[in-house]
Amino acid sequence: MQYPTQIIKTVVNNFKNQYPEIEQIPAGIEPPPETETGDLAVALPMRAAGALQRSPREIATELSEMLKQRSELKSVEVAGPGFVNCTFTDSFLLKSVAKIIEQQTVEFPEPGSNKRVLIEFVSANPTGPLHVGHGRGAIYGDVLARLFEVFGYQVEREYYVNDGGSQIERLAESMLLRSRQAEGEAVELSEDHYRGDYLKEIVADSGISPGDSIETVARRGKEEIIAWIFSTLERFRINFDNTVYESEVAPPEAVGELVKRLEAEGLVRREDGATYLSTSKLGDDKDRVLIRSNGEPTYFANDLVYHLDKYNRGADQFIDIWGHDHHGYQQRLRSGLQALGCATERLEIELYQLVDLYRGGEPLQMSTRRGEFVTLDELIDEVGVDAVRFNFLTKNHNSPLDFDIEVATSQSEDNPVYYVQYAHTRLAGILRKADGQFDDVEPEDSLSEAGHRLVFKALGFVPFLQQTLAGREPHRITFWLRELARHFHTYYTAHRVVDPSAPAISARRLELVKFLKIIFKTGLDLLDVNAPERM
RNA sequence: GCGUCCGUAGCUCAGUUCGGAUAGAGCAGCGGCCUCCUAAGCCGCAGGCCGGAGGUUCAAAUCCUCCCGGACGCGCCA
Repeated sequence: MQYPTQIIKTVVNNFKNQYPEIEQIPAGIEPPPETETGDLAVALPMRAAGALQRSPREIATELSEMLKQRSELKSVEVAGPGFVNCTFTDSFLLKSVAKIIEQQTVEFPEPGSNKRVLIEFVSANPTGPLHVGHGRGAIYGDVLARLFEVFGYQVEREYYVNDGGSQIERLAESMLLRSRQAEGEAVELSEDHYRGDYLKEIVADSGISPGDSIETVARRGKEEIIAWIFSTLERFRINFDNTVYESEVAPPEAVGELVKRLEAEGLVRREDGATYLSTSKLGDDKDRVLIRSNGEPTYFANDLVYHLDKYNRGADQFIDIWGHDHHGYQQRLRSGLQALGCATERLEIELYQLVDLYRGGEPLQMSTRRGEFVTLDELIDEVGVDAVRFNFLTKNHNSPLDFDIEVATSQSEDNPVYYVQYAHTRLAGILRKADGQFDDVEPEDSLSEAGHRLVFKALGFVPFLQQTLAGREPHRITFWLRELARHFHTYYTAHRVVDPSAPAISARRLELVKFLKIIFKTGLDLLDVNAPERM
C-alpha cells in the first residue's frame, strides 16, 4: 500500500534524478500552512534554485508538470516564492481507507526485515523500589521497542541487574541495622546506608535477624527487591525478555580473562596497586580503573564483561537507555569496547532526562539512599497506569520533566490521555448507534473538505511513525494522537454521521469512522494504553 | 574549569534531525454552543523581541560563533 507522502516523494526523487547537482538536497515535503488548501507542499524548488541557476518558480513549474501526471493528485499548484502545493483526489484517499477497513489493520512497511535489536533499559539497582524517574526510562524504552516491532524488527528487551559491588553490602548492612532496631537496640543508620522505611518491612517479612550472615541478608534483600521491581514493572505493563544478573555474567574469572585480553592489546597499566585500562588512548579523557587496589573489580570492568556478553549473543543493533546523569560514562564504555574490538557503531546510547517531582508547586528531593522519593507504585496508585504511561511521553526525553503530582491527579479529568481515549470512545459509540443499518448502502464517492483533511491526516500515521522511530522520539506519538483527536472532535461536532434521511452520506461517514477507529486503536496499542469502547 | 542537555504565550510544553509561507497545543482567563451518534467535546477572544548579540542566505525558533541563565556529570561509587 502506498501512503500519500510516498507518492509525492517518488515523483520528487524522479525529478531530482534528472539533475545530479541537486541529488543531495532534501525534498522538503511538509504540510502547508493552514491558510493554504493543499495536502502537502514541496519546498525543493527554492532549495535547488542556487545549484540549478534558475528561479525557484521556474523549477516549481517544471516539477508541478511531473506531479500532474499522477492520477492520485487532484490539483498541483505553484505558490508563494516557489512551493508546489499538492492535493490528492478523494477517490485515492478513499481507496486507501477501504483497504485499511478491509484488512482491519494498518499496513506497516518492514524496513526491519527481522534485523535484531537488543534494548537494555530500566536496569535499576536492586537496592530500593522503582521511583518516578525509572518509570520515565521504562516507558521510553518500552514504546521505542514497540515501534521497532511494528516495523518488522526482532526486539529483545533486557534488564541488567547490578546485584554486586559495595552497594549490596551496604544494603545488607542497612537491613541488619534495621533488624537490630526491631529488637529494641538503639543503633542508627549512617549517611551511607539505605534509610527508607521499605527496608523495615522487608526485614520483617523475610525474617531477617541480627545474627544472620551478611551474605544471607544480601541475598534475601536482593531477591525481595528484585521481585518488587518486576511486579511494579508488570503493573506498568512492561515485560522483559532477558534478565541478566551482574553476579552471573561477570564472575571474577571473567573479569580476569577480560584483563588478560586487554593486556595482550597493550592497553593495561598498573599504578598504586590498581589496574588501569588506557582508555585515554581511545578517546577518553583519562585512563579508567578496572581492578581496584583492594582486588575488587570496578563497575566499569563488570560492565565491559556484560557488554562483551551482549556482543557475543549477537544483534544487529544494541541500544542502551540510561538516565542523563550517566552521560559522562558513555565515552568510557565506548573506549573500552573499542579496546575489545567490538563494533561500537552498533551500540547506541539514548539518554533520558530525569523527572523533577513537585507536589503543589513544592519540589520533592529524591534519593534512594535517604529513602525520600515517590515510588512508581504510588504514582500509579494516584494517577493510573494509562495516564502515567501517556503523560511520561508528553515531553521530549532529553528535556527534564517537571511532574507535579497534585496537578496530575487534580487534572485527571482533562488529562490529555482522556482526550485521545474519548475520541476512540466516540467512534465506538457511533458504530453502536449505526448498528450495521447502512451496510448495504453504496457510500457517496466524495468527501467534504473537512472529511478530506481528516482522512489525509490519518493516512499520514505510518510515514510519521517511521520518522518517529528514526529519531528515537516516541513522545511524538502522543502529540500526533492529540492532533488527530482534535481534528476528529471538530469533525464530529459539525457532522452528524448516523442520519437515516441521508443514507449514502451516512454510509460514507461510517467508513471514515471505522477507519479512524483502527488508526486510534493502532496508536494507543503502540503506547500500550487502553482504547476503551465506553467511558 | 571541561563536558552533556535545557531556555519558545502567565504556567506546562510541541516544533530544532533535514532551515521554508502569518511560530503551534494544553492548562489558567474571558465570551458563546447540548430536543440530535457520550459536553471527558466544540467555536470564538486574548495572550510571543522563540534567553541575548553577531554571522551564514532568497529565507533562521531551526545552522555557525560568542555570551547569559538553569539542570546534570567530571570517583580505586554504581
